[in-house]
Amino acid sequence: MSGVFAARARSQGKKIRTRAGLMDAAAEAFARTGIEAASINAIAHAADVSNGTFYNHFRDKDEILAAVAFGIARDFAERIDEAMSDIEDSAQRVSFGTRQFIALATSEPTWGLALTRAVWALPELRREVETFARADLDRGVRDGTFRVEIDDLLVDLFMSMVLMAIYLRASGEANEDIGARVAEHQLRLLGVSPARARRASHCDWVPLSITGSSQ
Amino acid sequence: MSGVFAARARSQGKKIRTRAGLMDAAAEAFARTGIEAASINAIAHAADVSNGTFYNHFRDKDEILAAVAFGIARDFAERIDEAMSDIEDSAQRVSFGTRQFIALATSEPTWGLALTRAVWALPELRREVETFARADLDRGVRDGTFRVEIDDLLVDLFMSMVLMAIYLRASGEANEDIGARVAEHQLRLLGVSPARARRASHCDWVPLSITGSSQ
Amino acid sequence: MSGVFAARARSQGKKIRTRAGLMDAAAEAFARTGIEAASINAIAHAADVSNGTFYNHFRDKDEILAAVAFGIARDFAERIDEAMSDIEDSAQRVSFGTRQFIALATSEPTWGLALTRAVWALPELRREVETFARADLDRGVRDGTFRVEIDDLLVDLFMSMVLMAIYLRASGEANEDIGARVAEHQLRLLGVSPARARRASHCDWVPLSITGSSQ
Amino acid sequence: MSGVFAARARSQGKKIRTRAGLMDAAAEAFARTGIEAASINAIAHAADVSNGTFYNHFRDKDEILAAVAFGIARDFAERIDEAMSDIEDSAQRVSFGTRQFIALATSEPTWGLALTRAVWALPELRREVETFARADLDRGVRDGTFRVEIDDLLVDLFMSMVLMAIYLRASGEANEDIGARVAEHQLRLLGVSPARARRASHCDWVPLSITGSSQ
DNA sequence: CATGAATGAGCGTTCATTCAT
DNA sequence: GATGAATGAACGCTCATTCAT
Repeated sequence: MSGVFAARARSQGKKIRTRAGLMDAAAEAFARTGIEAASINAIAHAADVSNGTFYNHFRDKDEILAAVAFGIARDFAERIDEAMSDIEDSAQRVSFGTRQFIALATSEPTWGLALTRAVWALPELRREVETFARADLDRGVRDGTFRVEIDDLLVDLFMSMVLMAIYLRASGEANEDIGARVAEHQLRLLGVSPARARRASHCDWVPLSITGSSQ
Repeated sequence: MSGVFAARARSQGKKIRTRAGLMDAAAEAFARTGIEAASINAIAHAADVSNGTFYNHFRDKDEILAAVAFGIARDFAERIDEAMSDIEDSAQRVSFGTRQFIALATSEPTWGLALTRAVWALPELRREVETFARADLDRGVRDGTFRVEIDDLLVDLFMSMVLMAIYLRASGEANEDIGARVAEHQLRLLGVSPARARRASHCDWVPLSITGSSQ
Repeated sequence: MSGVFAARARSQGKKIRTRAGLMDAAAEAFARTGIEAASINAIAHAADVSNGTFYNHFRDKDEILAAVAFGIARDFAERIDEAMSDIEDSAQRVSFGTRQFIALATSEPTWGLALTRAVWALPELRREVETFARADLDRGVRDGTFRVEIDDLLVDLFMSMVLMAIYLRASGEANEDIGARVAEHQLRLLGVSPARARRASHCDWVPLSITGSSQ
Repeated sequence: MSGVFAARARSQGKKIRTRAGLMDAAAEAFARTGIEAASINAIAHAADVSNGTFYNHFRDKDEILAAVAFGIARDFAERIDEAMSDIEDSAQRVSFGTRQFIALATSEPTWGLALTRAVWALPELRREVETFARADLDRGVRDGTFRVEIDDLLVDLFMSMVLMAIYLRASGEANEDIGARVAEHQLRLLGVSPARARRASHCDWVPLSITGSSQ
């Protein structure tokens, strides 16, 4: 039952471990029942601590939500960033990012779903994640790969496609290749030719593997 | 103060009018506070009936949510369908639909927001709305306007863009022309040339009047 | 267990009876444990209703406190007022009022103690009760019985003596004649000669009898 | 920030200093929020120690309340006693005591308010304070200044007047001269002639300085 | 002694739901 | 069919108290 946060905190002090346990339990609850329906009592219970302990670590649900969501976002961003450090082609970078993001959300559905739920409750989170994606979009425009103007709206639409894909995958409505297909659509939206979009988004790749691997 | 459902039910029997009043109150509550936070007591109170009366018409919140959401979706679909009965060009039909949808959600925020909130709680609702949009997408493929294969995923992505736009508009992050800009992106995604996409999505139009509406 | 409020409400509708039951339970709890320590749960339980019912009648503890305290104060005032309608002498009126007040607080210790506790939490209550007492003080000054200027401070001190007496009586530190003795001290404070003070405050009298008697 | 108890304990061992710090923090909390609302956690935090430390010094809130209240009472008594060591006239002694007591409660509201709040929770405290006042009352009777029998009730009433005055002062309902006015009323209650009561209670005086005090 | 994380009973409050009228 | 008082489980949260460090 110990999740990713707990795994990271295994060698830390007790306070940090308890906190991580709460965050894992919260991520799980947010993913499974949604943010509103996840009660603090249930989170504490799932983390195997008493309800009062929750309040030694977080002021309220908003606070743990932010900690969980930004924690997940940062972790995803770091893992993806690192994995694509040697990719030069902008189209490949963007499609790789999308595919990895969706793959991560799939292989760790708890985190993936929690993230999609949180993104609507925390506008700053959306902007945080978008900032990360935007770097490669801007790069692609500079090197002539993309033929559109990158503005906030475009990035938001870009994001909405990824979120929808995660949702579809998590709800069992889509299968494994959805990442590649979404990436292909995104590239076309960015003005990449259909042929190149297809090529860049369906190339071989290695999905980031399991939990805690980046540590 | 009486909303759209009530207006429609004005000439009907009392039972139907009470039901419509509850639905209007519910739509308003869902839009304003979200689905979870809207209490049945508050809905009944806003509809000027006692809380017990609610249960003479709906088993629980899910039931009224479905009634309200599908009612709104059908209303939107009918109004938009009718308004574009004389548009032949597939690109224009699609962009017109997107723009009208976003405009309706904006000019009638009660219904627009209620719909976007419900769409994540009721997967069937999403499919219902998509079915409606899909007709024009298929038509555009048949007449050669769109150069992509229309599958479930594409329609979902199409939908996700509209939902993101409504969200941005409702949260004050976007201004009036977001509909046209989203439509343009959508057309490009469908394989329409940038020039034509721009033309088709920024042409003159008349936002649907608020006929018999909630205002 | 049914208290005074309930007795008064016996012939009323159910809602009023429930409300009265809660008020009796609250008065009892306030008297026994103090205002802060009296929990809403305990009040509801003592009134033999569920905790939720409390909130159908009162918004919070402050609201029921005010209802109880002003209800008791009005009841005391009315009963005393009526009982001394035929007393003409100002010194006798004042001493009679004090004695009856203390006697009431003693024969109905629940109400008496609740009142003394509430008076510190509700400044308006203190002023309300003092207004009632002040009429006779002013009257005594006008007819020459009292030789002091009646100002707010004097009335507050007058009140503090009664409150202390009720407290002493309720806590078992004083016996029955405390009312007469306090009244005597009060009259001397008002400038009445010791002899007359003694006479006016120790004359025969009939303590107001039992609960609900005024009905 | 360090209060009076801490000042007294400055040269003592660490244990005593910690204890004094807790008492100062408790006095402040009792005064500011009332006894019930002052949480042990908050007291410990204000005293800059961990909550667990509290229990090394006091069993529970009642215990620290008693320690604080009796400590303050003793301090007040000593300071007033000393200040009036050269006053011979009984009327002046009594009025001086009342005025100083009220003035202390006002100039050191932390202690003054804490004391008035504690007096209702700790009957022994009231008797302790009254014992101290009673000496001068008895003396006045012996030397013929007062013409009443001093019994427990009279002393209680005497006390109630002082407490009311402190309450009025602390709640902003009374101004500075309330001490003198209350003293005058008290003297009249004790049988002193109005003229002499006025003279004895309004004479010049020096409010006790805040020696080593909480300021 | 001091620490502070953990505990869990209990608080005030909300709310979906029932049912007698 | 409409009413609305009553219900009680569940919520978020506080706090006195314990105990391993």
